Amino acid sequence: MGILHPYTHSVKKKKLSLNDVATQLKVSRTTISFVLNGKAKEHRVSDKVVRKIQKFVKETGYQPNAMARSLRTGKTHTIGLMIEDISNPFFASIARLIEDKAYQNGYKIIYCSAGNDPKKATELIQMFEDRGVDGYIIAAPEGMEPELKALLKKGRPVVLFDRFFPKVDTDYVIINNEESAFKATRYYIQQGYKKIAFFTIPSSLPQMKARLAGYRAAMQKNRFTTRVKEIPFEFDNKKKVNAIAQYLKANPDTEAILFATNYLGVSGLEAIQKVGMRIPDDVAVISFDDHIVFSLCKPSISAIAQPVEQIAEEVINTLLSKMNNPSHKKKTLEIPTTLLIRESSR
Amino acid sequence: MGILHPYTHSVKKKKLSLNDVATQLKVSRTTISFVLNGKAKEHRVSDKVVRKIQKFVKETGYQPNAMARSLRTGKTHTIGLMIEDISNPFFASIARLIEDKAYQNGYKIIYCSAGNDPKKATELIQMFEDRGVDGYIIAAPEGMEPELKALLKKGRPVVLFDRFFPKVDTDYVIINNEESAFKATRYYIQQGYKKIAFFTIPSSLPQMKARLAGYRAAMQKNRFTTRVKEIPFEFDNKKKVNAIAQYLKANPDTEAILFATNYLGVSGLEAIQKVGMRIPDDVAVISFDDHIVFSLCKPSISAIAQPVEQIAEEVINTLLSKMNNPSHKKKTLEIPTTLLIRESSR
DNA sequence: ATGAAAGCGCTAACAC
DNA sequence: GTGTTAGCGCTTTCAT
Repeated sequence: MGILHPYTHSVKKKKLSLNDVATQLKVSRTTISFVLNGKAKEHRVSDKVVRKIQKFVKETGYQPNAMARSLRTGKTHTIGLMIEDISNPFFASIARLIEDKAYQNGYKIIYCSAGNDPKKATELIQMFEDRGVDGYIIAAPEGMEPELKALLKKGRPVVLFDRFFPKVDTDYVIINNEESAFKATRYYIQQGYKKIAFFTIPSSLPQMKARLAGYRAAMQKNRFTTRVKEIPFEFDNKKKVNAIAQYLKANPDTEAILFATNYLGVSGLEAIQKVGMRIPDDVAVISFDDHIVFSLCKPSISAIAQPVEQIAEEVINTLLSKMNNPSHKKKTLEIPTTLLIRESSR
Repeated sequence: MGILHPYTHSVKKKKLSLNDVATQLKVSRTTISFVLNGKAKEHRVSDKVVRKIQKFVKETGYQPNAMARSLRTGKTHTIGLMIEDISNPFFASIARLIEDKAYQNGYKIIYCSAGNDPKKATELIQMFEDRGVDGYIIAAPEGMEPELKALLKKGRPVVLFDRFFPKVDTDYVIINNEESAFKATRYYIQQGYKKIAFFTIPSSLPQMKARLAGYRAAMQKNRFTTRVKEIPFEFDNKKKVNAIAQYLKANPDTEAILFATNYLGVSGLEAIQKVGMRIPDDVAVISFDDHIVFSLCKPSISAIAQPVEQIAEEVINTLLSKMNNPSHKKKTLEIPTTLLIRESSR
């Protein structure tokens, strides 16, 4: 009597194993392994045998079992990519670029969104560990120092981006946040604006602190009063819109706004619309991170654009070097942004 | 004399293995395995031993090696997710939702963007095979029928979404493309528009053909001349904008446009702006797939919104059932969309 | 030049 | 109830 099986309609063809190949070819597994791993020369395998093996492999489409190989070598050719939210276009583009570049180098990406939740982030790192990823690319939430340090202690190659931690000694790629915020604020001031508000999230993340610091520095240099409004990160879009709208109603004299992230900018646009202010006549707008919305809006919105391609490129190159190059030197990069002046701020 | 080692600054702590635990606890590996896999009862392991093992595991943080386990069981608790482009917000939101849901069920996602390239898609499927994913979620490019069939023949659980193939007999989740396009076109016609253009991509993908068919049906029902313009898929945004602008210049009498995808809609907005037409006075606009741009634009743009959460939910539930439920019945779902009328079409 | 054999860490059928 | 053991498929050292 047969046992019921989930896939009775289609039996799993048993995949060819190294053993099968060896039997059919009457060659030892060792030799095949050498040939397949490009060590034929090194081990002086005869050309005849090499050709025979290659022909067979090509015809049958034999592929070594990646799991067995990983178990043996400890390498998976997989990179763990942890970001805040894949549905944020900034992270999505970076992820896409990193994926492509990694793929070209024979690496696959396992990606995960950690939100702003250090607990989930920790679990994800554990997951990456379980899956034996060869390297880590991380845009970490707050409070991840201990986990990152633990990772480094275990000798894992880690590259941080978007945000770094002063106390975590590893490679990173970030932008010049403070200077970017400073320049945007200074630009406002040069245009004659005085009542410049800064919308941000309550965050101890260094990149957010740097942006705030840049804004503060520019304002204080001109002895202007700073106007900082924090919008809780966990708010959904509607709540963010309301919070921003409320501020604008309470402070109708606001002449210009600098948003610290693209999603705040997007919510901000909705809020400005909601309270009936006009851009740029009633209030000027600049947002961190460019976003397709900003260039298509009427009026178009000025933005501090991050060089996404360059960031992705540097991140993956640094990680590849770190993983494969024994003499890799720690590389910490701070890339400049571009202030794109559009219609919303003139 | 020591050998130079990539990570001399931090020796990899060797992870605890089942053997180590067994030795230290003076219990056999089998027993530990049983306890860890919830088969303690089944094999009548004594409570004393169970507690001892659990305590030890908790204290040391022992985690079974996922690779070894996978090698042995053939299960990886990983799902392969193949989409067109993770930087398209439609796919990005779906990916995020699927990721969350999978994670809650103990599954991880390996995701990959295949573009519109069947060759890359084939390679990615091979990669998924190598990595031994337990299930597949695929929004496949054109010409993937043979690979999908091969996958099914091997008994792999596959769920398609966004697009399906009539000749590929598997579960899928799509939207009612034809009806959605029909309704949008009919809406235009009811508003009194006659010269309604349809912008699409040259594609034999069923969902694109269905959208075109819906538009055609509505037009022909009213004996209106169809105006179909195909924009090559591989064009970058600038080229798309130019192609659309060119059409509009050549056909300035166009009264209304239906865009077959969100990225065409986004490029279209830029093109309309470029040729100096005003929305909705000169030309009305509706686009397939909602996009944050559409709700924030001035004027806001009408859209055929896909129920993203529902799609993601159905996709992952179907796959989980297919993977774990022997009596799973094939499930093919066609979910209705919502026509969001905004300022661009009244 | 080629092959035998020892694991990598785990699961589960089978003994005791 | 608990332990012994045979692999899963591969890489690599060592012997021939």
